[in-house]
Parts: sequence; structure tokens; C-alpha cells
Amino acid sequence: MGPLIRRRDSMSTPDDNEYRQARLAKLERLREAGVNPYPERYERTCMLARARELDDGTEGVRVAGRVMTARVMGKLSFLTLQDQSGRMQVSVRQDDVGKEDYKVIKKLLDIGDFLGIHGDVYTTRTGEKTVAARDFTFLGKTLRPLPEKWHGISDKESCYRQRYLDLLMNRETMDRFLLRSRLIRTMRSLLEAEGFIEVETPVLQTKASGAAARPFKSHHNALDMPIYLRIAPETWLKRCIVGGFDKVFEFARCFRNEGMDPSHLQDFTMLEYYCAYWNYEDNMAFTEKLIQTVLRDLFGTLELEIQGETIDFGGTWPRVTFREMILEDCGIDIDAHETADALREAILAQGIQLEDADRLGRGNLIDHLYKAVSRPKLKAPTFITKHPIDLSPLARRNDDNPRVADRFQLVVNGWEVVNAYSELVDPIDQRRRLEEQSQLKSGGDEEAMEMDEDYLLAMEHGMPPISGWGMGIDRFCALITNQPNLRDVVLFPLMKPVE
RNA sequence: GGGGGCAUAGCUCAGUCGGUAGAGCAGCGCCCUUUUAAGGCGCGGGUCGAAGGUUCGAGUCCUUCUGCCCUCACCA
Repeated sequence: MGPLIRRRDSMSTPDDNEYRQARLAKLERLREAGVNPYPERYERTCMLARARELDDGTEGVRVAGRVMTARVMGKLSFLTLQDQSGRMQVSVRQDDVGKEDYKVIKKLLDIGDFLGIHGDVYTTRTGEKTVAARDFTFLGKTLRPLPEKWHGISDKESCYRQRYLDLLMNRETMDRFLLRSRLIRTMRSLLEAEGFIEVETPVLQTKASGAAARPFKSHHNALDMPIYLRIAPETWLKRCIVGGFDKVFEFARCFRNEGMDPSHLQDFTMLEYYCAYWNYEDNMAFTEKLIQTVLRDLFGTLELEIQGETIDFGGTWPRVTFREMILEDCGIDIDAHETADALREAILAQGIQLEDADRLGRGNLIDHLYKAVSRPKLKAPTFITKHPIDLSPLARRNDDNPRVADRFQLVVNGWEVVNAYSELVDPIDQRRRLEEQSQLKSGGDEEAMEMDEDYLLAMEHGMPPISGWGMGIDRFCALITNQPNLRDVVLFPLMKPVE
């Protein structure tokens, strides 16, 4: 299958593209000259960033990369190579490589082609560390031109559709994805150091469970039955705890068939972990430690510049209950309003407008109220705790106040980054809570959860106290790299096909 | 789904009041042994996102469509 190319690109009629024609002709001439345009390997001894640090006079270095710029003269050429580590200049002299080989540089090489250079390190008279080629190896012919060397590629659509060009031309893009990789690696190693075991749970499921969201549906041909893509790994990871794992985690690709905007993707990565014998308060303490360690490892500081503000991740983050927060921000004490109607009146009395307020239940009213009056103000990392119980069907009921859950969310810059709770491990309460959800669902609430007998069966075999935790990796990554759109931390975001 | 914006050469962008589509880089040819946005001389390259309309004449004005971005709504 060919790459997705914009309509105005000449992919549809490649033959009339002057660049492609010229390069195909060079490809032929390379072969005629006895040069393999696509050789199988190259013995590289050094990445470019490392080679730049070598002393002048270092001999016999072998570097390789893509030619990004070329300053070709009659008998001497300077080329800039690029590999994953960065860029470096190399030089090729006709006197060193011979007339025939030099002709390859002069006549058959294009920007974008791959080259291996075997030579010696020196510094040019303009102060540029350079590898002078004793000989070189042609390592790959490109048929299309790269974007312009100075401005690179900036069209957002092209960057998303042809991310390889964005990665090649914009170092910030490459650095961002390298950072995402390091973030995941650091998280994994911290969890492993803490005794967590990485597991894998099903992506294809016969029931989409573990969160309130609309799933993607598919069809299993051999079993002739509907299949759902997972919306969360939660109930499976808790089955692992039933089975005797004490600490598990999974980097779980999840899929939700809902609206897309800069902070929601239909295809995203959640990190979830579950720890036996912890409660949500243990988990808050661990969350602080985990995130602070990650940030120190990635940036060497706990103060990040996010959307024009300096956000300090240091110290102990405030823990604020839903009730306290809403009371402070709009004067409404949610505990003083036991029913949805009473709460609705109080909200109206404060002159606060909420969309569809008349059809929301008490829990959703509280949630919407929080999102309207409190969440946008939360810039520095803050733990919001004690969510309404009916918004948390899998979370443990608080022992002192049965209307709230032992739950917290970490909010930074108005984004919910972590969601965690003491898990509900009482199978009787769980059954009741899922029955309530299932009633909501049959009443038309598409996001309500379904009854999940298989999960209840597992629960009835016994669960220890558990605290579970989930982080949107894409969101966290976008947050710490200061990207307003989640697509900027996903290599190949879903795009509608052109044509 | 509502509102706003964008789409011109491979890339980055100009294009005035509606009057023969331009530049830089890239490409092609020639010259060039210390360049680094290399330089010099010369030459090509366009379905102006698509379709329709207004007009003597449309890149430009109008309508519809497609894709992308922002925003509101929905959505953890």
C-alpha cells in the first residue's frame, strides 16, 4: 500500500513529477556505474552527535545518515548528514576518493539520499567539526525531494499525515517523541522498581467494561459474534489481583468512540496500575513521588513552563474534596442539598448556567458544577478527592459518608491527568452499583456501565483491599511538553483520507 | 452538530481594485578545492483543493463540496 499523499501532490500521476523522473534517471545511472543504490548494511562505528565530540585527527570513523544539505564544488563537497542523534558535516575531496567516485557525489547524489562516510575527523577553517571522507558508501536513493532546508515543513496537516517529514525536518518534533519514549521507559522502570509486574490484558472484548464510554464495535467472524475494543483495562487488571498478583500495571491502548478535540483522542494510551493493600491516600503519596521522580529524570527540574505559566510540581500537592472546592468557588455546599432538585435550585440561585441542568442527576450536577466553577482555576497540581458515589461505580464507598467515593483525581493546568481510587472490592455492593448503572443505561444514558457478570464472578472469589490508578499518557505527555493538542504527542494521529 | 479561519510550484510564501500566475529554496545544464541558507551564469517547473455560478475577463467575487486548524456543544 502506498503512503497517503495529498491530492495536490503528484502521487496520482507520479510519472509527470520532474523530481521523481530526475531521481529515477540517477538511480539507473548509479546501477550502470556499478553502485548498489539500496545496499543491505553499513558498518557504522559512531553516531553523528558522538562523532562531533571526537578530537581532530581521530582516524577511521564510520558515520552514516541522510544528506540534509549539500555544498558541492568542482573537486570538493561539504555535506550535512543527519541521523537520530543529530547532524554533522562531512567533506569529500576528489583527490581523496578518486574522480569516478567523486562524480557520484557531484552528479548522482540528491538531498535526502543516505550515505556512509569512512574518514578522519578535523575542524574546518570556519570552525566546523567535519569528517573528511577517505571513501564513502551510497546507502539509499530517495525518489522525492525533502521539504525546504531552511523553513522545513510547517503545514500542520502535512506534519500529521506525513509525520516522517515532520520528524526529519523539525528537531523539536523528534525531541518530543524521544521524550515520550523516555517518559514511558522511566514510568515502567519506576513501577518495576516498586515491585509492580507488567501484564497484558485483552483489547478485543465481548463486553466493553471498566469505564463510562461508548465503545468501537466490530465483529468476530470465526465466532460470529460482536466484539468491542476495550475502553479501559480496569476490570481485567483487578482480575489479576484476584488471581494473586499484588502489584500489576499495563500500558493499555484504549479506544473510545466519542467526539474528538484537542484533548480527546479516540485511540489513546492509559497507564493503569493496581496495588493490593493500598488505599487511595497511599496512592496519592505514591503519585507525588512517581511524577516528581519522572520529571526530575526527564527535565532535571520540577518547575515546568506550561501555557505561559510556570507550574511547580515540587512539595506536597494540595488535597481538596469536591465539597470544599465547590463551596469555596461558588458558595454552594453540596452536602446541604440531598436531592438533585434541591441542588439545581441552589445552582440557579447562584446564577450559574449549566447546559441541560434539568436532566442531570445529582452526581452529574456536582460534576458539571465543578467543571464550570472549579476545574478551570486549577493550575498547580491539585488532588481533588471524594467524588459523588454515583459517578464512581467501581470505587469504594467512603466509610463515614456513603454518598462519596474514596477517590482522587490529579488536576494540572485544568487537565485531569490521573484518576484513582480505593477499589470497590465488596461484590454485593458492586452488584448493586452495576444494577443502578444498567438501569441508567436502559433509561437511555449511553455512557452508563453495563452489568458485568463475569467480573462479579471474579470478585466473589475474593479481593484484598486495592487501590487502582490510571493516567492518560498522551495527556500527561502533552502537558509536560507544553503541547495544546494531544495529536502533537501521537506519531500518526488518525486522519480522514484525502480523496 | 453550531460558529470562525486556512488551502497558490516538491517545500516556505507573495499575489494590490477582478485584467498575461511570482520569489526564495529545491530541480536541470555549465563553472567552481574550505563551504555551511555556499557562490556565479543559464533553463525548466502550476488543474491556484474540487465543482458550479457572476463577469468581456476569476487565484481574487458568490454558492456547494472536500480536507485541515481553532472554538462552542457533546465527551473522561
